[in-house]
Amino acid sequence: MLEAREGAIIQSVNRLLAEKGFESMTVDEVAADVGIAKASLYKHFPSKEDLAAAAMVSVMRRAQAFLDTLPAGPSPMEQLRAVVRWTMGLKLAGEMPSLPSQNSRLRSALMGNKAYMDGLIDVSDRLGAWIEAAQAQGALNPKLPPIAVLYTLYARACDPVLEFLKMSGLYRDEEIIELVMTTCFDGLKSR
Amino acid sequence: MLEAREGAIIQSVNRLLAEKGFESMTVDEVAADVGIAKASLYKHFPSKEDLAAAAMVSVMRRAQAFLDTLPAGPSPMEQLRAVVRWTMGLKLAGEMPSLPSQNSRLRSALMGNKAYMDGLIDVSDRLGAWIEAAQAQGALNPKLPPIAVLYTLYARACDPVLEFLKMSGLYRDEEIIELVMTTCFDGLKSR
DNA sequence: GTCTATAGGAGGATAGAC
DNA sequence: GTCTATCCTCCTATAGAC
Repeated sequence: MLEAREGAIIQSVNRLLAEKGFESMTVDEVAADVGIAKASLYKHFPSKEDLAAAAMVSVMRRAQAFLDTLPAGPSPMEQLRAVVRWTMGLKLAGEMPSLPSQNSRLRSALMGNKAYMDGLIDVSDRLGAWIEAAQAQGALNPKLPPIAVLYTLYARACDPVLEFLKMSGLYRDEEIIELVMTTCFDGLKSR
Repeated sequence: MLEAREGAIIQSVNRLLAEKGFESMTVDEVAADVGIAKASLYKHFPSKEDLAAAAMVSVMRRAQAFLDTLPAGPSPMEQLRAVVRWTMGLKLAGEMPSLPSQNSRLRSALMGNKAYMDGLIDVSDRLGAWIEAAQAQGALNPKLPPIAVLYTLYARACDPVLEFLKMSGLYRDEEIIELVMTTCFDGLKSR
């Protein structure tokens, strides 16, 4: 019962964060969207930052669940590609919260959230292992530092190219994903 | 005299926008940074949105000036690469204002600013011509729609990978630029 | 055009009854 | 735990004197 309510809250926060961003999202909006009073919201989450952190924890759990479904096959490169596809699909579906990297209050809340940090480290470790394996196989450019590759993959979750192409109205979501998959893995140059 | 003052204002706005983003930047900060009263600021620019727009116009003019310096040589691909390098250098130097794409008041202010829109169209046209030329030469992947390439280039101006790599403290600015140049043009895959 | 002072309002957070 | 009502801080914008 309490969990269901908090789930509904997180779902609203997730959608509003994806739609308007952290600073433009107001707690009043969240309360209205959930259909409860603002004061009730604050009984569940002590601050706006904690609301955002809860949304990030939720997304991180979904990511972990998705990673679990990927077969531990012989191709780490395919696994990385699958993760990027999934991430961009989430963003295009309006379910990827977008947080400002500058806001320090928010950063503190995230850093202090054990569930979030544990999830982030777990996901990063798993991706990191695949990155190194793919480089060892020669599928991924071995000259790139693994951390640069990791950040480049994470950045697909907040890539403005996705929303710009969507706004243009020229392509379907699947086409947009394939375009950005190409620029991400193959680059802009001809092969 | 008036122009010099407004130049100083724009410079402060530019830096603060790059540092804190639009929502976190306050007009009080701008006034304090310039060293004048807030009311004086509003004599020059009628709103916070207009301040941001003026900063964007300034950056757009710098971009146009940079494009002018590029030799109209036989290699449009080299010209595109030079532009991306320049853009990332500006961002790493903390001189690239970062604006939220969701804020509609701000969008309106930008769309209604003739100087900004003219600059944007001019830059887009020039880049677009180089993109098509590079594709005709076979240097740039001809299967990518030019608009997708254009957005991918523009996105380097707000790429979080740059700041993440900078925060890691592992690389110098020039190294970061070369890494992202590689992922942008060559992709993650081995060649 | 610069200042001091303040209006006006949005939004995060809380008090206190039920 | 939910509500109504309210507090209070911060921030954009303006009034009005010089």
